[in-house]
Amino acid sequence: MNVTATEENYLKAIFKINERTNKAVNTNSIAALMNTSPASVTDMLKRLSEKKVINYIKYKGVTLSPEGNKIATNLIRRHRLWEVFLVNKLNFSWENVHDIAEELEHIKSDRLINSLDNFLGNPRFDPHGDPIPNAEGKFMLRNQISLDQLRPGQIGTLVGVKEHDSPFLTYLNSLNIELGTQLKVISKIDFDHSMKVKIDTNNESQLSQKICKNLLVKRI
Amino acid sequence: MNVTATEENYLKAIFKINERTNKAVNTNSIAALMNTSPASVTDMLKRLSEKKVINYIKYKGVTLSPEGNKIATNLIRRHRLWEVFLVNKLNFSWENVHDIAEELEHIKSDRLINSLDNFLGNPRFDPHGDPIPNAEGKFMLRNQISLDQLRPGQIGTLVGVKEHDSPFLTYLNSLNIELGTQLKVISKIDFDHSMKVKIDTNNESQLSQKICKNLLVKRI
DNA sequence: TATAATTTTTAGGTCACCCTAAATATTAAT
DNA sequence: ATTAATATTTAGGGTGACCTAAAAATTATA
Ligand SMILES: [Mn+2]
Ligand SMILES: [Mn+2]
Ligand SMILES: [Mn+2]
Ligand SMILES: [Mn+2]
Repeated sequence: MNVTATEENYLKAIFKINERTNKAVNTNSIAALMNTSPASVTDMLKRLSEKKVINYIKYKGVTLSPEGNKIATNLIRRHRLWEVFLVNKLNFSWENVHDIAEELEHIKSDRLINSLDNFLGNPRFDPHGDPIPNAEGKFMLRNQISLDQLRPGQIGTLVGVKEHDSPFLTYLNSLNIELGTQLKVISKIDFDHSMKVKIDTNNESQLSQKICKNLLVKRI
Repeated sequence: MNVTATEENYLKAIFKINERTNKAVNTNSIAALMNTSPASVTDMLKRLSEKKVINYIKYKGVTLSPEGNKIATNLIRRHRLWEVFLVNKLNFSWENVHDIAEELEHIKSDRLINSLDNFLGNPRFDPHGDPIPNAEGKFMLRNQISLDQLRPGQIGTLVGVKEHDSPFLTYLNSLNIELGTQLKVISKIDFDHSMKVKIDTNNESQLSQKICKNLLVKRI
């Protein structure tokens, strides 16, 4: 089934919303995520349904068909591999790769993406710690929790971030927090649920609950 | 000036035809090169003229404005750099890179292309021997002649090919001819202007005039 | 359960990019 | 200089992807 770049983006959006909510995806959430109008979404859902890449029942939300799922996971694979390329080979930093990958992901060539994967050493995670699905669309799972779930005294290694927007990542840069950084919870403030955290063996910083919820760590 | 990917392709086509003919480019030649109808070309020329990237006089053909020239040379720069990437880093061979580069070239990020250029070691020629313009759009010139201009006994090093289509390049592969290969003219047949040519220090092959006109060499 | 609020779809329209057929302008040939 | 051939543009139309406003369906609330 031949889909356009725009259609791929819609499928990816549906995949991501479903990943988060685990239920049929509604029109408005797609519109919100894609910065488009609900009417445009309905328009597109009809086309995607026609192409049999989604299961669509009027007013009842939408899920991906097996073919749609394959297209979406493949797109995510390409997106994340290009992000690795940009960071590891072209020395971009993690807050500057998403928008470019958003374009690169649509280049359609299996050969290209498999060569790229190989060239990069078959990475399993992207620069934000997100798993890169293999050619069959399987994601690698990892036991991870958000930093705010740690109790004082506990230590975690940063393995991922939930939010990917530039300002948040730039803020982490300023705190010297990156993937692999060790974070030790010193204390928690009950009032606003912020935490005092020791970053690697260096400085201590006060992190808001919002920040802590967006930092994914592996307990050690 | 913001141009779409399609508009960029038209500008590149105009640039290439003008490069070959050195005069105002006519509608039909653009249509032929782009596999589209003359009516569609006229349609696009109006848009491009509106955007001031071409100088267009009805019925009189078209030339690039300075801004149009900049867009076209920049596109060619991106195209050729991606081809180098595919060949030098991802181990593609020269007959399989053009179509993919045709998509990659439209990714718009100066930072991306400058990092790529740097990553590749600032190559001055692409895998087909075509010069890669610098960031200012300047092409490197090289004194080269087509193989058919050599006389028996003379030797040339292959520095480029005129045609870029897959079958031609695949044929060259089968003859063990690639960039850098030494070609020594053994004899010329007056009847069909074909040539017997020694390829490096190995075998001799009979090459048709059409092939010889497409091989660009530097005399040594 | 009836009404209000929210969500979703339909209606009708725009814009870029393409098409074919017909009309018009330019260039070549007699 | 006409006429014929060729090149180019105009006319009219289609599709994908968007939009706003209005209508209809669903869900929440009183
Ligand atoms: Mn991303
Ligand atoms: Mn995308
Ligand atoms: Mn090429
Ligand atoms: Mn192109």
